[in-house]
Parts: sequence; C-alpha cells; structure tokens
Amino acid sequence: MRTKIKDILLSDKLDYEVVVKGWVRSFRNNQFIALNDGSIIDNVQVVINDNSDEALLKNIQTGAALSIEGKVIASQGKGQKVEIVATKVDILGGCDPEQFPLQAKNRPSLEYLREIAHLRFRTNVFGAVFRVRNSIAFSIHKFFNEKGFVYLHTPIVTASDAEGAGEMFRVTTLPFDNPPRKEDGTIDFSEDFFGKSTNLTVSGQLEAELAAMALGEVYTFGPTFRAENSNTARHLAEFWMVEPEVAFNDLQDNMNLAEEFMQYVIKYVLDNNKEDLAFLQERLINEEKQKPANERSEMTLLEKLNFVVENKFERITYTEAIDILLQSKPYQKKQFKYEVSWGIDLQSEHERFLVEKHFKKPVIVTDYPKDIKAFYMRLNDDGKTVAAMDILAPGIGEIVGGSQREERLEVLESRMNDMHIPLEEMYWYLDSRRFGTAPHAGFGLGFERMVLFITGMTNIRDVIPFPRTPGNAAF
RNA sequence: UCUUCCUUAGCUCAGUUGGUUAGAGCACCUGACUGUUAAUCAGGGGGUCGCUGGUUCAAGUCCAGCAGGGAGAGCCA
Repeated sequence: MRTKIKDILLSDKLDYEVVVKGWVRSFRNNQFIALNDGSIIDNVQVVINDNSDEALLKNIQTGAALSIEGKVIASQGKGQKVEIVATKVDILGGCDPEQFPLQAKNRPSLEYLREIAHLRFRTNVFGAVFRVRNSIAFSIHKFFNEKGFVYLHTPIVTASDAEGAGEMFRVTTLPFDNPPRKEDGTIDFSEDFFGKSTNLTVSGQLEAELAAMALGEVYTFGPTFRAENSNTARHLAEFWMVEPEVAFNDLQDNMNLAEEFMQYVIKYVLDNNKEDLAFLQERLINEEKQKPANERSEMTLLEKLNFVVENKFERITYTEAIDILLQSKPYQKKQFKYEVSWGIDLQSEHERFLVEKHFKKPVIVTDYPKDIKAFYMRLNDDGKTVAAMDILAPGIGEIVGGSQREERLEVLESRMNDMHIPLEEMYWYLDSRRFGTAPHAGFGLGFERMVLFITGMTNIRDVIPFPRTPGNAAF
C-alpha cells in the first residue's frame, strides 16, 4: 500500500518499510531523488545505493513518475530529517528531458506557466496555491454547515435576464448561421431548447432569496459567468462565488456574518496549510524584492493573515468614507484622478486609499447612495441610501458585496420601475414579498479573490486551474 | 474597451549612435562522479530576433499595421 509523502515527513517514526509513488523533481549525483506526490509541498529524498543498473538511472528523469519501495531512515546527510533508502525502483512513466519544460533549475515566469496551465500543477507555487484553494473551499462548507446553513444549488442556466450583474453568455441550441426568425425578423427563441432565451448565470442570489424565505439560512457555492470584456488581474469570465442568504437578518447581522466567515476561513488555512503558506510567503517576498521599497507590503503574508483574523474590520458608512476622502492628503494635493463628491461610485484609487493607506485593514463600507446600487437593496429611511455593504480588502479591492434586501413589496416594485426592470418577468421573485415577506440579508463573496488574498498571489488567473478570460479558453 | 510597457535559444535575459558570423546564465546532449541539497566538473549542439510591410548601401535595432502578453483603468466578485 502506498504511503503519502506528507505522512512520512510529518511523522517521527523511523526504520519502517514503505511504498511511495510520485514525480521526480530533481535527481542529483546519480543517487538522490527529490520525489513529490502532491500531498505536501516538500519532497522526500530517495537514496539509491545500487548504481549497477545504468538504464534505470538514466530513466530517472525530472518529471518522471516513480514507484519506490524502501525503508524510511534518519537521513545520513544534512538538509532533511528522514530519507528513504530504495530497495526497488519502478519507472511508471518516463519524461523526456528535451521536451519537458519544467526542469529543476529553470525559472519559468508565472506568465509562461499560464500558457502551460496543464503542466503548472507540477510546480511548487501552483501545488501550494491549489492545496490552499481546496482548503478555502472546504472550510467554506464547514463554516456554513456548522452554522446550520443549507447548501443550495441554484441554476447555472437561467432564463432571468434581470439580475443586472453584467453581460451574460447566451445558451442556445439554435443554429447560429440560420436561426428561426419571427415575422418581424427577430430571432424566435420559442424554437430554442428551453423555449425561451437563456443565459449562463451571473448570480444565484435571487434564487437563494427564495429558498432562504423557507429554509431560513442557505448558501450557494458555484460557478458564475460574466461576459464582460474585462482584462484585469482580478476579473475572470468564469469564476466561483459564495452567496449566503439569511432570513430575518438585518445589515448588522449581515456584516457580522461576513466578518466571522472570512476570519474563520483564513484561520482554517493558517491552521491547515502551514507549509504552503510559508512557501507562498517566501515567494511574495522574493517577488516584491524587484519592486521599489515603498511599494512592498508592510507585513509578511502570515502577519497580514493573522492580523485580519485577530482584528475587527473597520466599519464606516459611505458618507463617512466620502468625508475621509475629502479630508485626505491625496485629495487636497489633487492626486486623485477621479473627483470625490457625495453620490459618486468609489473608484479603485479611493478604495485603495481607504484600505491600504488610511485604515490599513479590511474595511466594510455601508449605506451607499441608492442610485449606484442594485434594485433589490433595502431603501433606508433617509430615502437616499440603501442598506448595502461592500468589504474592501488590501490589494484586492471589493471582495464581498452584499445588502439587506428590500422586503417591502411596494418599495421594491417602485425601485424596479425606476430602474426599468420588468415586473411581469420577475413575478416569481416578487411572490416572495407577496407571501409572508420578511427582512433578510445576504452577500456574495468572490471565491478567487479570497484565494488571491490568502495566497498573496497577484493575478486572479493564477489561482484558478484553467482561467477563462476574454480571448482565452485554452485546455 | 482605454492608457502604457513588452515580445531575441527550451527558460530567464543582455544586445551601445542602424554596420562583420546575434551573446550570457541555466536547461538539454555526451562523458566523469555513491552523501548530493536548484549537486558539481569537462566538452558539445541549439536562433525565421512575434508576424507583415516600409525606410536604408545595410534593420534584432528606425517607422507603420497586425497578433500575443504584462501592468494600470473602466465594468464587477
């Protein structure tokens, strides 16, 4: 039976027989194999003391898959506590060194690795990133499960085009070169697979609200699609989103949930991915060595994560945020590109100032002007603002967006009319306000943005296995 | 989509005011090597300078267009 390398390295046991299987990271001196099986970032050293089989030694190439039988002993050399003395070496799959790009001493860039995303799992960086990504996903389910939330699967194909969260990808089986048309020349979607026009979902929120109004506490966690032509280090066309929705919660409850949730997830990774985080922290330090000193992080990755777990997020209203910006040095020195006044949407430069310069920690901004927020957010008593909340994270920007929902039917209908959202098509959503409506609140967390924050990676394309972005759907 | 930078060997990069046969480190190949740690040592092979067109006696170098990529912005998670 195969033993995982993680179990060997983290155990104090010695002098026992094992079978290990993994991939060669390097082969030194025709004698020492650094073997990795993905269970942990570190390699185990396999020692071959019999050099008589030259053909075998020749085939122990970087990247080759091996099965090793041997004995775990205290290492005879420095640099590792234990090593495996091989008694039998089988080559499961060779790896032509002339073809395989990931040689031990190569220093491939993240951009280059993105082009060979099918192979980049085999590097330390991506091994660490995807183990951490898994821990984040698992701890999200664990958090909500422990709190009694119901994990809800909302549809990926949706007929609703009123979610208002961005451009959508059309889903159709109609022939694109000659679709059926109505008399007025428009495409006849009654002939389409679902009998109507359908798209990939941009959010499961509206459906989650319906379930919350019966099950009480639900969350979604699934893929989300936006057809925007966004070319940035923090946007994907296909990404994963977590959307809790809770009946009877108000905005304060919503903020408390979001903050507790983020701290729980970070704590879980701190406790369960120590080796990966230590490696990612070193990677970040090395990357930032190439930047000017004033652009480097003030805290190391682990310091930052511990700080976020141990300190309350700053909570301010939109109106207070505008006041802070108006009194800020960059505003008074006219260093902001965009103007600041009550009613504007906060720009990246404003968010970055608040989070990275002024408060130096995650900030929850609440009560935005109603005109810059979605129709479903609850109108405040002032008639000007809505019970919205965005969590802004250092280096990432908006990581969570949420609100208390408008539960009053007349107010909701009035808001939808103002924003030209067809009420008839949304009868099913409005029914939740007609039949036993109740205050409720929820938020959406960009999963990959959370992975960015925790791993210290800087491009969102490097924290999802196969990124989909405008002009790119390889693999 | 906008602004800006980049594209030279498998990878990471250098290449001066345009001027002989385009360089380095690592990787790779051959050989040596049984206590190495990104092993080391000796030798060797490897280039359509992103693509297309232009200027010039002469273009990796200058100009234009296109493609791909990075960073920033908008949109947002």
